[in-house]
Amino acid sequence: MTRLAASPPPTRTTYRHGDLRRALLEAGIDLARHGGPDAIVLREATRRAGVVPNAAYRHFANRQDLLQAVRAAALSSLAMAMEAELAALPADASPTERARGSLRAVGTGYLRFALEETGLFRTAFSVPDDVESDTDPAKAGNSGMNPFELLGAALDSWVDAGILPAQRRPGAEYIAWAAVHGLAIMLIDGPLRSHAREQAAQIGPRLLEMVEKGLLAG
Amino acid sequence: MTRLAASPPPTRTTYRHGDLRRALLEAGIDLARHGGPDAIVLREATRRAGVVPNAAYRHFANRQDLLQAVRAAALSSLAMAMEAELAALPADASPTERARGSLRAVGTGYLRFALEETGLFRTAFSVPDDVESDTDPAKAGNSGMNPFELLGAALDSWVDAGILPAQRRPGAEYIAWAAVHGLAIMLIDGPLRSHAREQAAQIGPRLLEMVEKGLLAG
DNA sequence: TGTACATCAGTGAACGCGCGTTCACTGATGTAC
DNA sequence: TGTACATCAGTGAACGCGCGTTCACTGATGTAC
Repeated sequence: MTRLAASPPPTRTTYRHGDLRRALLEAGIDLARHGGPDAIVLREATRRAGVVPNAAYRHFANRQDLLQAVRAAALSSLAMAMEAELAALPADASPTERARGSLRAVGTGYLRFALEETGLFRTAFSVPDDVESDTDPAKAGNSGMNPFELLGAALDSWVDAGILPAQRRPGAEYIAWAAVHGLAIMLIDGPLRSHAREQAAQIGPRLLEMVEKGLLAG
Repeated sequence: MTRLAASPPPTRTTYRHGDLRRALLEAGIDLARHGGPDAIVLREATRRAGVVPNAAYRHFANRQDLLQAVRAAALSSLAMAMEAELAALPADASPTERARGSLRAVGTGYLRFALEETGLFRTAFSVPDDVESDTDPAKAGNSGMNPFELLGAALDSWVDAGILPAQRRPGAEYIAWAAVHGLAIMLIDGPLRSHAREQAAQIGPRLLEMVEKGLLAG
């Protein structure tokens, strides 16, 4: 009785599974969602897919390979969370308002994703890698941009709107990212975790305000 | 040949070890220093102490117990890194300058510790717990304050110096902590890790400047 | 339209790994008388 | 000062765990002729 009641008993009439790669990936995503990167266990993924453990090796080189695929999906989801906030911005805004709103939207989406999809959030950042130079579409949202690129685009719009001097643009993403990422960690692992939602509502905007001011001020 | 050449061959003439608890703790700290929390392996600690694996259970309830002890030591070291920066502040400064300097010192010490003692830094934050209400002296520096309390004291001095309105004081530590913690993560795990030292030198002050401005601005 | 065969997805059985932890023990120490 | 005994630090041997991964296999599919 190790299998959770939640996972449906795998029944299959055909010898071939049909779409095992996708089934394993989705099992992996589900595991990560509930337990973070360490919960991505090859054998459990195959169990959920109703297949023998080593069958996974037809579709993934090894566990690490599956983890990377799940991670890509997590980054893509994060990008979509950001895009959802961006889409909710008022259409009839001045370029300046739009620029400021887009940065806030990116930050808000990031925090929201960290709170609502903590396991996937952890998975996305479980392994160091260079998101900046990574053009893998599996890590992108609907816009074709990955989370880092969405942040970059928001900051570019600040320069275009004339509210961020071009010479202060380089490195700005790391400042903004660091602040928001740090808060995300505080909220899910740190001292704010016990009342994360309320705290996020209070402190999130205050931190984003700080970032805006910090960028604006010469 | 699993033992590393670095660890000295354990020789002992007496049946009793003499100070096994300390030896295990120090082995644990050393393991954490080089490999983070996951590197704290009970059996390896006993090997380094020249003792049979289960001997550890005379001094620690279980692995988790050893980990917590190492973690306390890591927090204490972090506090001391902050205190070292605080001690280096010029003595002949105005209260305002002192206040601003102390917050910067706390942040600088934090970042320096993350870069120089990455394994211990990771260990310190590997487990969620409430540093705020934790008065365990094992987690404090020479001042008797733990890292969180040192940050709080710096912010209190802002209020005392009249540069931070008292009503903006609550929650300020989370803003400041989040920003600096996020940068620390960027530097050791994130996109800045490949040139962490130079990046820290460039971006660290800029981020601390942002925090100061964010707190100051009404 | 039917048959031969290459392809490859999934199977069955088994490994080794190294750990944390438990049990019953033995050896040294220090205290009471 | 010497002896008996309680205390407890360290020993020896063993478990089970559940995983990732490898090997040689079998069953189904689809393509060439």
